[in-house]
Amino acid sequence: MLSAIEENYIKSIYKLLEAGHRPVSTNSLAEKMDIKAASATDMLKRLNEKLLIHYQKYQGVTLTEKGTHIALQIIRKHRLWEMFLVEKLNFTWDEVHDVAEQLEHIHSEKLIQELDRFLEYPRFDPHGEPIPSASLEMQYDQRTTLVNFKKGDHLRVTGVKDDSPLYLTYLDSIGIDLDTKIEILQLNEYDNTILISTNGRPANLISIQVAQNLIVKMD
Amino acid sequence: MLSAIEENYIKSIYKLLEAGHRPVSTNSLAEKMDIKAASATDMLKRLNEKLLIHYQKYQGVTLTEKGTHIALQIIRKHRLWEMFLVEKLNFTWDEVHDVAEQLEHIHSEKLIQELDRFLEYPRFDPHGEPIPSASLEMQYDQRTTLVNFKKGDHLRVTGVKDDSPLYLTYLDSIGIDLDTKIEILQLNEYDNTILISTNGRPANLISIQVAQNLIVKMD
DNA sequence: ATATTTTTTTAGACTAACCTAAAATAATGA
DNA sequence: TCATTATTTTAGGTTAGTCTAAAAAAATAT
Repeated sequence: MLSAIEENYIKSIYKLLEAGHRPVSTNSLAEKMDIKAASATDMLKRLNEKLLIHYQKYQGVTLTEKGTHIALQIIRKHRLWEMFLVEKLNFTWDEVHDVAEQLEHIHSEKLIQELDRFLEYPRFDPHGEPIPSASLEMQYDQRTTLVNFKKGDHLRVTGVKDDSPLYLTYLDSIGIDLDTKIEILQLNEYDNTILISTNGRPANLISIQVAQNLIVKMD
Repeated sequence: MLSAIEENYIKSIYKLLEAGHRPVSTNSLAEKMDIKAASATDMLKRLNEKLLIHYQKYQGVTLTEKGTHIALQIIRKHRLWEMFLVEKLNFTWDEVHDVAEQLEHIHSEKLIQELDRFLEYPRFDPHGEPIPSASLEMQYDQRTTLVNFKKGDHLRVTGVKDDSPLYLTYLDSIGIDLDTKIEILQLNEYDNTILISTNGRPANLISIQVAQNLIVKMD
């Protein structure tokens, strides 16, 4: 079983990855957690041993599948508790966070299962953030950007998360526009690049940074 | 703010005092907490520094007023959470303890206040144990002395509130000592005297003043 | 009253999670 | 390319909470 501190590292790494840092640097992690980089390095070595993260010195960090699963469960617990505090205990939105930060580390399967039922299976927390589901399979709900799909999936572009001219110009240069059809030809685990074809045209290799900002749906 | 571990020491000391160990020995504390006596000694020194316990080497330990207050707050939280788990989350009596042991260490005044309201101010937990009130002190005194029990109750002496020689000599003269069994035979509304039997021996009539200083527990 | 046993404390060591300072590596830029 | 700067890691130290083994104190028994 993980300590609350280890869980917080996993959660912070997840949030930084989600925000586009890929991989997460030791410094950004240390800054987010308000600790020194040397302390982060220590912990990263240990989490790597436990197979929760991919870490090589000087190369930054990403989460393993197991690590991602744990991160999502912690966020699930956090958001369910926030829901409970606001809906049942008269907390206001700005009051919930500190308490939920403590409650998210309580270990009990049954507790969360029953809390979910008690709250009538909410899908969003009081701030409107989606509540990850208990099982990984149902996580499809969250799958909105290109990075969340797998080899062979046929998708269609429905929007972008970054609307800077730089990004849009780049998309245009590789033939991606709103409504463009995309097929995932290959996922490269090594550098997280993705090989795609657009509207049936020749293959294009895109980086994780580009993929993360491309909102798509199953086609 | 105390760590969960420090809180557990305080709680264990309180429970041992309540069960009649006065003062609590290092060994009994270590045994209850499933740690070695040397570890307990270390912690006792620290809690003594923090003015939560009275401790002198080789002399055992009792709680200060502050320590007692903290112990009761932890027990209050524990029992309120147990109530919540059983009443709202379909936990059975035997399932609640481990989870409540974790929840009792969450720090938030508002959380407990609101949980209490949400549960409609319960006075006993699912096992029938009294839930200490938020505005302590009185709770400790009132729930545990002889005057708060009713006809037919079987009790056992766990301590006294007045340790003057006068009082102790009197108790001795009517056959009351630590660990003496007491049964309440009759409560006289007229003059508040109480008819009791001690260790099954012939009846004794005691005054309200005597009863108020006799700390007992259900037997 | 003294010897034996039990209890408690001290001394020294370990782990997790942090720190600072210095060294190693990577990134930047002239 | 090479020097400078920024990032990351290593080395060594700290605190909380635990441990074992040995010493000290208290309790018990002869």
